[in-house]
Amino acid sequence: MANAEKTFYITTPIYYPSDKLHIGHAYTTVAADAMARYKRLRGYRVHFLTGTDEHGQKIERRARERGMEPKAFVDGIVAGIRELWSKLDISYDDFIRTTEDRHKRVVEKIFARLVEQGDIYKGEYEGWYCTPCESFFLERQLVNGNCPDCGRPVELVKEECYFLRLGKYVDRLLQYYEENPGFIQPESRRNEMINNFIKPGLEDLAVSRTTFDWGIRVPGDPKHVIYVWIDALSNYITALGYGSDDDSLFRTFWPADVHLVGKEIVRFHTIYWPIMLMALGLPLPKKVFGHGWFQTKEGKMSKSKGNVIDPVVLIDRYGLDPLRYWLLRDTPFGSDGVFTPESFVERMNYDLANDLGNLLNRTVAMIERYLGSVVPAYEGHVTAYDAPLEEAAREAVEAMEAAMERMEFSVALAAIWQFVGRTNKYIDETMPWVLAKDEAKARELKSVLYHLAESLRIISILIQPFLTRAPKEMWRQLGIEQGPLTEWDTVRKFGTLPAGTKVVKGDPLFPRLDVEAEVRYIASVIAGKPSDGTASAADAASGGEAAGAGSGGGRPEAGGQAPAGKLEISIDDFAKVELRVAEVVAAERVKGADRLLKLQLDLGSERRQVVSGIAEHYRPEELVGRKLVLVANLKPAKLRGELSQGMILAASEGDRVKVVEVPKEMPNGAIVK
RNA sequence: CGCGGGGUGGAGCAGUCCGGUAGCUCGUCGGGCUCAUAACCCGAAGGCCGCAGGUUCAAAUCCUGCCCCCGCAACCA
Repeated sequence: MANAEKTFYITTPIYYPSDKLHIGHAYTTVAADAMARYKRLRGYRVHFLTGTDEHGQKIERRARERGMEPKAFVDGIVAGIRELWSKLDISYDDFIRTTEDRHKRVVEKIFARLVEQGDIYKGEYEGWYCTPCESFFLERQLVNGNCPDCGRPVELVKEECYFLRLGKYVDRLLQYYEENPGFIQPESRRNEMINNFIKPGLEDLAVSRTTFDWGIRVPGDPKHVIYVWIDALSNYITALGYGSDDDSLFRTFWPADVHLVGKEIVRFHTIYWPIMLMALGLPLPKKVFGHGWFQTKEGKMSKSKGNVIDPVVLIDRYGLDPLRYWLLRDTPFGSDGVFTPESFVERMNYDLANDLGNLLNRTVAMIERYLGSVVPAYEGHVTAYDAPLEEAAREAVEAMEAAMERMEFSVALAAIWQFVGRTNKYIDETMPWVLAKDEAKARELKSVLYHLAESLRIISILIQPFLTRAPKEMWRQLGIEQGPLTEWDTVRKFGTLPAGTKVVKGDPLFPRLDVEAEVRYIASVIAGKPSDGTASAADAASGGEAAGAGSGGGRPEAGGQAPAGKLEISIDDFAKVELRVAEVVAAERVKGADRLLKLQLDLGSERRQVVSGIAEHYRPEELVGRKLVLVANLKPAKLRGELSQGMILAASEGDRVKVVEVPKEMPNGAIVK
């Protein structure tokens, strides 16, 4: 029976297609891809699922803003996402969109069934509603009892709403945690879930909305739309055909081996999703792995900080492998990481160019020079260094495999690179160039060069989950083809490479970069400045693997005008903003707020109070007397209970913030334009 | 007492669950080699393992208290 086949089902979250994806999305997906590739190499039948979560109010709004239908809007974005995955060599087996029929039909069924069973019930959602903002708020979100967005009064409204009953399953859930210690990874997150969310008591989950339309309607009650959780989480089984006419994939692959998620959604995958599955009488996933986030040195990536890393920029300039390598090598999977241009460029130089690329280069060069490019026969342990090298290979394989089972990608890569280093050392130990001068040493020379080529063959196989381009180039230079000689199991059979193989000298695997120039380049790209395109390293970088791909470095963004970031606006748009000179007459800290200062401003004809988030940069007294620029017609808001009638302009870069000042001779209230 | 993570040679980290030689990468200094992408290899210097107590023959590791940093959340209009 085919059932004896080993299977492996891995998923990424389905991404929300309202914004451009950044390096964080690439991270999750590349990690899942590495795992999927690894399992395939190990002979598993793998199903690797990714996709997009396309419903919801935010998408609906974005689409409307552009005068588009939501579906048309997401179609465009999804096309971009698929393009990104193809650029990253993501080997997904299926891409699910929650707007597809195969998904919607089954979600309806699931919902209906849960209603029928009494796991979902219709109740009333009680909340504070702000009519102008069309938003609900929790009691604690209110500011002085008013809308936190606009400061206007809110009303207590009851809205009809469906709820998923959670209480019934909590004990079973905790029991599952206990019986499956590996279920939540890393382990620290398990305690977080239990202490933060389960112990304080789970409130039933609201699973429908009546305030927007863009979603799957509740069967038989069309004024309700199914709200995110049941819709989105179900993708992991609807994509397998659960509840459809053909559920063979479901029977083959469920339960999932791993749901890979960012740490922010661990909660949904380890509490709500298991409960949904229990209610459906289905087995729970074996593992949910919550990985960390990348930050830059300026802190968390955010559009407002202008420090979002676009993976495409890095791929276009350096090729794909360095990015995949950096993502999985530099940061232990599960921890938060920091992206710095230095670490990216240095990893590429040291690990990829110097250690691996150079090892291939010097090996092929020697075989060409000393043996006329022909790989000799394996004769076992000829020199005293042969056995230790083979032993190192075994250790690397073992360590790498063990690390992969735990999804410790950085550890797996470190293990491989330890062997790369060991092989470089072997060259120094055996000194082939000395052996080559003495005909009596011919046998030793052959053995040494054989060991080098064979080590490289093994390395080329081990790196396949991570690097998608380099292995092929290594095979080309080593003169072997993908097939029996690149099977995983041969990494344990030192001596597999056949005699007579002809090596072919090629370009360096990875170019060595000018660290300073490239760091400057990356920094400028992050800051959103267009590439200056001057650095000659761009050409160097397009050597190696990128040459095959045919895409040069530094591709200009389509259109090429307008410094990346905001959309162009017309003068009329700008005229909507009323800017005025305002003198600070008093300033004090806002109690209980670390970052807020309350400023009393003189606008000539009137007084204003503004709350500004600059307490970490200015002491109250040093602001008094200064003339600042106020956005005077901004919708008032309450911050920490204090009324704020406008906004102060300030320049910021990284941690530095400086308010914009106007020379003293300008009268208070003067227009700024 | 909101939740969580962390403080280990100059930098970034591992080791902490299961006490017993403090390890890795980079940097610095010195040496080797010339096959190779000025790459590679070896050696050295450099650590009161945040602080203070405690347990123990023995503590980076276990216990107690404290200090500091960073995320998240509550306040960046």
